[in-house]
Amino acid sequence: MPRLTDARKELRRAQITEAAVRCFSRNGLERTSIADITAESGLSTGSIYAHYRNKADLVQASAHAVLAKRAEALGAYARSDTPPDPDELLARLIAGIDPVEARVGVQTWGEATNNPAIHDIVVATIDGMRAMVHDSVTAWLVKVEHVEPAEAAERADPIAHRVQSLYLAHLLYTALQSPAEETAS
Amino acid sequence: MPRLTDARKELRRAQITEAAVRCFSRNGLERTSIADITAESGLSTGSIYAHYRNKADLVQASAHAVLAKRAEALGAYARSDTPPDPDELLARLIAGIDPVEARVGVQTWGEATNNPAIHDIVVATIDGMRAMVHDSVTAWLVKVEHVEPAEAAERADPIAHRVQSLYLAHLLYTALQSPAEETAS
DNA sequence: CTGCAAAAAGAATCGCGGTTCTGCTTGTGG
DNA sequence: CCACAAGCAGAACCGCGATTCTTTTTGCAG
Repeated sequence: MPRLTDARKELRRAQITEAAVRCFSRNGLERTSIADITAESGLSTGSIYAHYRNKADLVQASAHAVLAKRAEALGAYARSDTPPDPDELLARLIAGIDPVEARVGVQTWGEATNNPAIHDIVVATIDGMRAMVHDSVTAWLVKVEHVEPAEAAERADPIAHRVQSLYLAHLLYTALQSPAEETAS
Repeated sequence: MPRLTDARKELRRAQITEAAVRCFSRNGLERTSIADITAESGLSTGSIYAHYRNKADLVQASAHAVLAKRAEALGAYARSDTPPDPDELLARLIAGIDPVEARVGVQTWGEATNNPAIHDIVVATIDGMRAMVHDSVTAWLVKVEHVEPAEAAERADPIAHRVQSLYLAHLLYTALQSPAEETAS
């Protein structure tokens, strides 16, 4: 089968989504044309369509990449031996925010309000994140505060909700700062 | 000057933005065509362009309308004689959320990340809202908790921030529920 | 009432941007 | 090394949607 080896193919796909994310960050999901991504990635129209069925597909892949990356970083805390307390957890989450991704993230929220595919990705990511925050808080209650596991899971609920909400709001604040740097010619 | 009386003109403009908001809510800012708004409002292309320079202008006006309405409702609490405590304030804010407006609101966040005009509107609204929440919380500290005014303003800071963040997060959650009802044929 | 400029309707225009198509080029498995 | 399918480049196509133009209607001042 004389086609690209799987690894190389993944690389190309990543190259494209990364360029796409940069474009989306400055121009928005809808206002970036395929031509923009072509220019940013150094590839050509045909090449992009060889890797993604259409623009919607590419947007979806990019959104997934951004959100997954963000959620994954969080997972580490939940599994830590010495879980951070809620304030510390929030501080770390906030410290890990990247402005470019924040902008695209917020854009996906808007898109999720009427694009079913994106909606599912966003909801799944947020739910997953909540679960991980919950785990992290529960672990903290048990390991550091020495609360009974059964009670801890319950008490973690409102705390996790607060941490998640404050984090999301901060993501929004971040996205609204930094006035979308221009394209470097 | 034989043209529409000011009151009537305002009415038309409102009729248009209201139709636009409904369209935006279901189809998104960019995916809504002028034709959609034409259909929803019962007016015609020419009529819309008689009231708004272009689509960007209309989007801006609609965004402003939605956000202003939301912020204004909040003002009442800040001026109340018996200010609600923070939890109660948050509960009332959340209770006042309208799903249609929530969707458009979240869409404006995404838009604000790369549309300067919308960005300014959103930031101004959020800042204004924060100020009002702050006032409301300060009033509560002073009038109900009997804290010294000077100290109250300071202590209100983090509380206001939390209330605002939890509110914004809830707006997002609301926008992500309710799967964007279809157009009634 | 009357006239007239503005407003409304709806057709026509025009460009942009997603997708497709046509050949070259290149990587891969044998 | 070879051969050939897949990749890739870039031109061409095509439709949709914002804006504009033309014509008809309408509200307001006198």
